[in-house]
Amino acid sequence: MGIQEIATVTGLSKATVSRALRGLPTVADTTIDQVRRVADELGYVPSSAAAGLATGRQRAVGVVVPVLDRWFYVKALGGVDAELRRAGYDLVLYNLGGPGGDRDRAFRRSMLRHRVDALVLLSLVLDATERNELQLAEHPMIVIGGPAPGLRNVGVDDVVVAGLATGHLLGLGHRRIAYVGGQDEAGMNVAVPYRRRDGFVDTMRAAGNRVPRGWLVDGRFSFAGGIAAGEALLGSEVDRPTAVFCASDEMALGVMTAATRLGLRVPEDLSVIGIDGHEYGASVGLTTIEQDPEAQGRVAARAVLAEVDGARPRPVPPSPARLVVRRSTAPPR
Amino acid sequence: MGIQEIATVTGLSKATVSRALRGLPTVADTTIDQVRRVADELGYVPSSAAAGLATGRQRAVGVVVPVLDRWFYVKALGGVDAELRRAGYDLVLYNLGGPGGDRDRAFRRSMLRHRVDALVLLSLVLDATERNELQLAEHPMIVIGGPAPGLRNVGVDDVVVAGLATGHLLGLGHRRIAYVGGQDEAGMNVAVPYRRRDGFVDTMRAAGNRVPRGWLVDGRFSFAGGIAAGEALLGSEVDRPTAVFCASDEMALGVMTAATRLGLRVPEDLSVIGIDGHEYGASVGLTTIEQDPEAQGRVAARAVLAEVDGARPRPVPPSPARLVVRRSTAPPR
DNA sequence: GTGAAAGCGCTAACAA
DNA sequence: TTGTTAGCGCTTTCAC
Repeated sequence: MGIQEIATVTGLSKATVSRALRGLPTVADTTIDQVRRVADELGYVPSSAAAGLATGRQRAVGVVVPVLDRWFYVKALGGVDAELRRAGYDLVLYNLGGPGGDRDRAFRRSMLRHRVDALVLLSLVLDATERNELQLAEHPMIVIGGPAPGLRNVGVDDVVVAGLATGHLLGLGHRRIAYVGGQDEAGMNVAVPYRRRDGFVDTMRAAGNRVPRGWLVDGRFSFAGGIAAGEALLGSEVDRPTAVFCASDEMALGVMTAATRLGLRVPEDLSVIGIDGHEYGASVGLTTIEQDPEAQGRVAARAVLAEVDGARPRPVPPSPARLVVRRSTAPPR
Repeated sequence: MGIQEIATVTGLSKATVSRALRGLPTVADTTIDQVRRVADELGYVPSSAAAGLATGRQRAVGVVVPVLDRWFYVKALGGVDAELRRAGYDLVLYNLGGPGGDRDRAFRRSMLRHRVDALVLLSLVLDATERNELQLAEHPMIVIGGPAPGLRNVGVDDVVVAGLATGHLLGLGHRRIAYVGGQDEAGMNVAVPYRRRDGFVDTMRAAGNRVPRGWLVDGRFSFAGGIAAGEALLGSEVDRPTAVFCASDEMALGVMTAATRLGLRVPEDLSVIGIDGHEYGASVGLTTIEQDPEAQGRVAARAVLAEVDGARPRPVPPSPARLVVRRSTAPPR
């Protein structure tokens, strides 16, 4: 049940069958038809391993995610996938698995085995060792989200985006603004949270506001983390911020939930703004800086595929993001 | 930069190098050390294609998802992934991409190319053609969620689970209960929604309650869909249900949001119960039937890996699910 | 438009 | 414990 059987049945050579199966132009149309028919009858299944060995191309792209269950990663993954499918490429998923997964082994063991022709990294900053190891494999690489020293990068400018959000709150008249972001999660080495925090702090300072240390809170980029952060921030009546800027919508939803639970009304008692454009946010009136991770995924996939096809890597312009004002932000009382 | 170079440098044969690299017991420890060292120095990267060709094993498993951005699929995918990583297998993701993606091509073109040793299908029911095509590839297969004619299946018993939820509401004294589920989404051929609806209807009828047609609503298994369903169901003051059973937590969260927006209090004016155990639900007090898709993913992965290793496929017992009562359900007024 | 032959990089008998 | 020899199933020159 290989190409050979088809050759035998049709009386053609393996070479011609191979060409016919791929629809190469140097093959007679009648031959192509015949080969295809016989292949179907025989239930022929091509072997990508054999093809890969012969050509050196696997027609597969690896996608590396820090963890799976975050809105942004899932959306971006979907975008990469859509583009790969269009191009007839398979997608190999490398999930570093957050805290639990031993990142090292994941990197060495699988990603380097020439199983893929290119790599798309989600929000990851590689250290020197990792870069060296990946370099060995010599495939095209690109990073989605977050700056990437030495690598191409697609995504929004996080500092700018954070400034935008902060500026919106300042423009409404808020001065007492808290930030809910994240830390580098368990060695996942993600730079995004820090860049957004910097954008926030810089914008606040530039406008002449102080940023109390206690108002830079870790929300772990999750809904539950947002709730915890919100409760910490809003629990006491004294010295409560009038607005909270969250580095992701998931955390913003958590803060809104915490606020409601504490009897605060949004936006009358508290303004909340997030980043992302999460569907839930639209439904509950969350003001946000909207971005399109799916589009970013598609762009990234196209970029590496082009490079696989021999194109010279060109830098990708920053992805668009825009302020979407909804019901969760208003002037302070 | 293949195994050959290492052989040349060390003065050993390709065969020994191959064995050493894999740490086979028939190789001298000193040889293993030496080979590993030289391999490192040379920056050797193994070729999974070559190994796959030679052994017929790709050390990769395919996971087929109908769409990517649903809580259940992401969690289950994570579970499968964790187990595969443990076993040193790669995960190839086949996303049917919902309505847009042309399911046929996806099936033929990629999944059958012997790129993977086994397949895990998420919530998919295959039609005869598809089953035949996949059968060609002859790899072990298993389905997570939903019954699978002719295939092994891991997951909760959806009829039972729906009955449990419905029973909880009935037990509280509700009689006017609506159901929010889903349809077969754009040919994705997912059976779960129907099974849960059946469980609901059967339980209602058995308790002597009628189920108006208009109270079986499509919530598209999404948050937004849940909101729409909730608005349709609760919009008019006359003939409003006192409780809603949603076939997923995401929809239940939507219904709760719609209720709040319409000025109804949960649970005073409306009880809501879901299925899943979604993190957001815990935070907002949603009563639910909790299941563990990640565990289901691990079980499924283990099952197919065992089969790849020659084990006889044994049926998997139904996965556990349990009622978690929180604040969203109460007796009707 | 088609065929013959070499080889992609590894593993797996079988010998030694 | 190590080496020799065949392939695994394709693609790809180079001839015809």
